[in-house]
Amino acid sequence: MGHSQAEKAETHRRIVGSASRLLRERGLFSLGVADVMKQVGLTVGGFYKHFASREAFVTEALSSIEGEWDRRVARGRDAGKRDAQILVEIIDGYLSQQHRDAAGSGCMFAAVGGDIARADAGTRAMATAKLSHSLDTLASLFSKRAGPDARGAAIMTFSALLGALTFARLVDDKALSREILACAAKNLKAWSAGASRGAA
Amino acid sequence: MGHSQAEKAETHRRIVGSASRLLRERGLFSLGVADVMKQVGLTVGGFYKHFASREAFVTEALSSIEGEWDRRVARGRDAGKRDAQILVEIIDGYLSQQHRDAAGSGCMFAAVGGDIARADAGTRAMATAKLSHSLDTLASLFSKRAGPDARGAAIMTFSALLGALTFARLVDDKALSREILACAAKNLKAWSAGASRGAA
DNA sequence: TGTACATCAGTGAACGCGCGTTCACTGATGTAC
DNA sequence: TGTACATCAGTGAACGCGCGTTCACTGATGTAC
Repeated sequence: MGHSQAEKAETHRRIVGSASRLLRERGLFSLGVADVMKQVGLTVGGFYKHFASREAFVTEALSSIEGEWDRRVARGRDAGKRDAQILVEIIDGYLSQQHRDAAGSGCMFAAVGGDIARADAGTRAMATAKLSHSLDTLASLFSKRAGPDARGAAIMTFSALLGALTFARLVDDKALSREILACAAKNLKAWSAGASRGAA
Repeated sequence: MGHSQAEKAETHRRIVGSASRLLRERGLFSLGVADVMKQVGLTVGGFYKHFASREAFVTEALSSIEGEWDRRVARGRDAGKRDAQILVEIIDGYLSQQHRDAAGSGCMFAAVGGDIARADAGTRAMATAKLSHSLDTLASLFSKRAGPDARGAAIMTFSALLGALTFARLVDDKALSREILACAAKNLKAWSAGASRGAA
């Protein structure tokens, strides 16, 4: 088996990409190093040619996850959509059954938010920065009308999104799960329309 | 060391009580059987005189956790408080720094909600029933005015509570953590006042 | 262009360790007479 | 009331197992001449 810098970098990317899904599916503490390597067709030993430790690997894998809101906002604005409309699409996407059933490719806070609170300092710092950025993005959708309260509106919105998705995922009952997603989406959209009009 | 039915039951209660805290602090998958027994001054071997397996133990320990909302609502009404006022107190209590810093004695959904989604069928079923009950309790606080939308309001409220507390716990930055709690509480109280007036 | 050597990504067995679970044992208690 | 026996909560060592990590090894590639 040969190797070049480019090949190693490509392997590294494959490991991180695959692992970022597995971590979101199984949680931060239930995913083994051997599983990660097997998933990309490699064996355990090679792991430490890429990462100093399992902890460092977890931090890197999570930090490689890009939120999709930035792109969504940029595209929406390019397409001439109003911020309120973009927000509605974000809410509907986040509280969709697809997102609920695909934790591996979804929001990292919903998938492993609880685990991050118990993770090492590096991981928590990285997650804090990512959360701040997500809140800024969300706040920008409120800023035109809600003004100085845009940040509060962003916090409220993301909290409700995360909580509803968490409940929808943990519940054993498909009907209840759908009800949670639908009720939260409906109330959140109504609220955010009010908030962006300055009613809050 | 002697034993009677009463003594065994008392020991059982001590194990379950202590474990319910440890599970909420460390998560469902990072707490060892030996830790649980050590915490109440016993040794590993005795564990299986009380539980058929670790899984069964987790289900029982979580199911022993009583939500505090029922008592809070009952006491509030006895004291002549209005439902809207009781709701405000629930929100402030849930989003307090004390609750954030005491996961072991707080809401099980905030502490291990993500883990429950990955737990065995028995645990998920138990958690689903507990969540339904909590939503009913919360909905009763909206029912006087929001009428048929009381359940939706309860879902929205609990989602925002859970999400905000999850964010406040994972974040690495004390100021941001306080901001999340304060903003979520403020917006949620304003919203629920509107919702219970029928505005939503 | 061709040859000899160094590099190092990836291999797979081995390491110590802690886990969930089992089991022969103990001794204080409850019960039978 | 007193004695002999059965019960069984709790003990602590042992079990197999999978974990994170290490390491001597491999062989295809990059490099020097």
